[in-house]
Amino acid sequence: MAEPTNSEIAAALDELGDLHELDGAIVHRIVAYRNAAKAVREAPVSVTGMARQGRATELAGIGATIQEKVLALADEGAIPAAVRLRAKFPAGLLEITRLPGLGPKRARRLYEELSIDSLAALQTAAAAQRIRALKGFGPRAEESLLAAANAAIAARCVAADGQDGRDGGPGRMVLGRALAIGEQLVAALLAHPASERVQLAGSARRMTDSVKDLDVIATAHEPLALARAAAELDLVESAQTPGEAGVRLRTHTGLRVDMRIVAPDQFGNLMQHFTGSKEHNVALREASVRKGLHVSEYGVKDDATGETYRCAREEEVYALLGLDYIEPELRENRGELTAAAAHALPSLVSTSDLRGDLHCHTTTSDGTASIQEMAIAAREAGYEYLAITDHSASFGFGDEVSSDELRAQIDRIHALSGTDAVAGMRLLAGSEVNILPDGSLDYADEILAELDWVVASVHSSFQMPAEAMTARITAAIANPLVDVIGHLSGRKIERRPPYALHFPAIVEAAVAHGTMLEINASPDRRDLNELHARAAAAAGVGIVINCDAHRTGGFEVARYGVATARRAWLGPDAILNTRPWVQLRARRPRHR
DNA sequence: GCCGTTTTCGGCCCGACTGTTTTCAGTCG
Repeated sequence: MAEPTNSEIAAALDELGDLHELDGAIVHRIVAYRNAAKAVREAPVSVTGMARQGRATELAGIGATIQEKVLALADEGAIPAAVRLRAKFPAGLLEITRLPGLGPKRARRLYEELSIDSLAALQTAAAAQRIRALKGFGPRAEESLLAAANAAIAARCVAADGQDGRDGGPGRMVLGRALAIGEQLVAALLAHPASERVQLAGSARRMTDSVKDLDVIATAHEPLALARAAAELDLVESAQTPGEAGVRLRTHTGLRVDMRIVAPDQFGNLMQHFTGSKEHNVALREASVRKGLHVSEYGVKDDATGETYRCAREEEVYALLGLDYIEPELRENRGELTAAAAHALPSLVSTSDLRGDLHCHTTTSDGTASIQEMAIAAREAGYEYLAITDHSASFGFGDEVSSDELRAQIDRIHALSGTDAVAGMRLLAGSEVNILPDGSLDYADEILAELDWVVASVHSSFQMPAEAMTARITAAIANPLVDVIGHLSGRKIERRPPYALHFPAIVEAAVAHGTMLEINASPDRRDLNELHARAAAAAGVGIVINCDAHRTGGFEVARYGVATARRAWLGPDAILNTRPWVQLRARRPRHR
């Protein structure tokens, strides 16, 4: 049997947490399993491998007990405790527990007292009004449980039809779309005379891949007037009753917005609280309690003085706790608190550090603009150099570029490079070459050798097993004419999962051959993801951030690639296209 | 079940909301 992957171990630990929750274990034990699952899911190396060396306990949240359970999963195919608990509770019970408003305690009582062990059984019991007779339940609870059960069953039918239920869960919006709405909202509110400060908080501020909703924090000299104005904005579909403390909105795109208005001297506290993440805040508060400080959205209470300190600025919150300011992108409880206490936080890359872009398309393949137009757009976006990397000979969408066409394209690019026609922009003749299923590329080495820049990407046969896909990509990495692998995992956020791949083997090959890995900045991709980018850079792989622009406006997405790099803890040194082209050129694998 | 500037036991974030209850447990973010 193959060794369990990190995501398989994480799923097993999450399940064990769920089962212990049903079994009535104390909440801290359940939280411990959830924390361990997160640690495993985010670990950059094989946790099974670590456990075999007795080193899984080096991961925060994993102790000797869970390490043993990982080994049991690897050696026996199951965790004994999970097998025992699965036999104790019907499978449908977990589904009931996940209904909104119903936790493990009340779900278990429904099971024990009314034998409710499935959504269908819950529907029947609620319809027959048997639930309201239970102590602690009433007609209102019965009503809302019936509605929740109906909704869950309807959602299940929709998912079965393939209309919804994609990975990432229902109702999440890709950050690019959400930020477009959120930034418009913030600008409109800032323009209103009643407002003072207005800022996005929440996961949008942390620049996560996708968001569930938007959090907006404001101060105002007339709070009620601002809340009312928010409810009246064109992009708002419906609003709850505006109040002094804010208003809840729903936009026409279905995105929920929670707008809070706060006193100026608590703006920092509220921003800190609502920026999250939950994991960051929990860890921050636990560490603070040990110093006698209690952090909430209202202030920092000091046990020693009994006083609650309010902070107008977020920086003050962190300073009170003895921490350096932590950039929002780092607030995921991935080591940032320890680093902030030790004054060892990384200095993160920013959009203005990028000097060039190394992946874009023109009308020669599937782009909408000419070489010249793309060059000028890139210059206006602040770049010094741009690689033109149209698709290759077997793209498959009718935009194939034959070897002869590519030669002509190389001449065109070199003729334009550095001229006034492209505002002095340095243009690099490149290609985005397909990695075919057997690992070969769809241009001959002779022509690849003529190119200034070669991106190699997978665009077909996504369903290969992990071993074959890994061999396919490592074969491309081993070709010294390949400079960088484009959008390594092939994922489309909220639409298509990554294909199966052994990431550590990719990193190993990239280190061995000096091949770079791309963070594709398209907000739908952000591929490498932040965890892979962090692990790859730590192993010494050169990272480049590319826009994959298909039109002149396509360079605006650089911020999403930079955000992924920042969430990966990367500074300008780790990102090779922050360097001048002459330095980057010397770093190409063919020069090793 | 994890963990340690209260260190191998005894803790383990904070507050709001809901529905049910006369003071709170459960759930959620």
